[in-house]
Amino acid sequence: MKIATFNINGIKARIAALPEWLKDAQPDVALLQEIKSVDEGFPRELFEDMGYNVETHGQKSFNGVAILSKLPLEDVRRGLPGDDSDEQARWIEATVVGKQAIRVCGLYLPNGNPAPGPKYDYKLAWMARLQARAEALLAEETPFLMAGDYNIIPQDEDARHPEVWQEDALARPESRAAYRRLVNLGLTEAFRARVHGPEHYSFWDYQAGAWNKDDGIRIDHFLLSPAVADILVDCQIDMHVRAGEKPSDHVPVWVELGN
DNA sequence: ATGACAATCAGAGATTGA
Repeated sequence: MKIATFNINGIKARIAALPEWLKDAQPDVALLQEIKSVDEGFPRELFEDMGYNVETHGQKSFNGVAILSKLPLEDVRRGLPGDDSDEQARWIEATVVGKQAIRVCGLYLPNGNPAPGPKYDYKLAWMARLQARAEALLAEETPFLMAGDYNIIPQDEDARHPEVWQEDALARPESRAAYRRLVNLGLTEAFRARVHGPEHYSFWDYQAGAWNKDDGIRIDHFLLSPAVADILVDCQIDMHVRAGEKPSDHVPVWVELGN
């Protein structure tokens, strides 16, 4: 089973590029971030016609996450638990019913800039809630994965110019420590379980020719629970998508799971 | 450096992103 994550930076703007990538990559499940659309505005028929079940958790103008799945989805949950006053649409989870059931969680973790400040406080608080959700899923021994735009550069090797990012919310020590605490619960970061070394990125800014200079950062990740890590076959970044027509500033990352 | 790009909503330019 192939499961992908892709921050599309607006469904309206990616109305051509997203179906094209789906046809090419053929993921069984696609976790989408930044759909920038309310649920009623999401073109679900387009994807249903391609054989996908569609579940969205949208919001006007900003954020918004979705799950496309060729397999049935059950027990869809919208919103990250732990703060009922949080109105930002950044979390959706559902059980993918395949050969074995897997809880898939799609997330769009807050950017947090400028740091320090209220937006950074919100990022760290959101990460604490994410930690609690992972702990709860581990405690009930549910096979799961959490994938999406984490807005975290885990290590210096995950940026072309790490020195530029040192004080940034994506890389500052508190951000990295929170991410490490999450991984250290016993989760496996899929990409680094398969590929080592520098120059692997999932985001290139639209500005200043970042793509042409390969001035990127790796911020889109898969974290796997132990049972899912056991069946990890591959994890890759679809870097070529960034060179396509009217691309998002992120590219898809995917895992192949087998047994 | 408060900009470069891009997207959204709105119908110009502010806001957000990373």
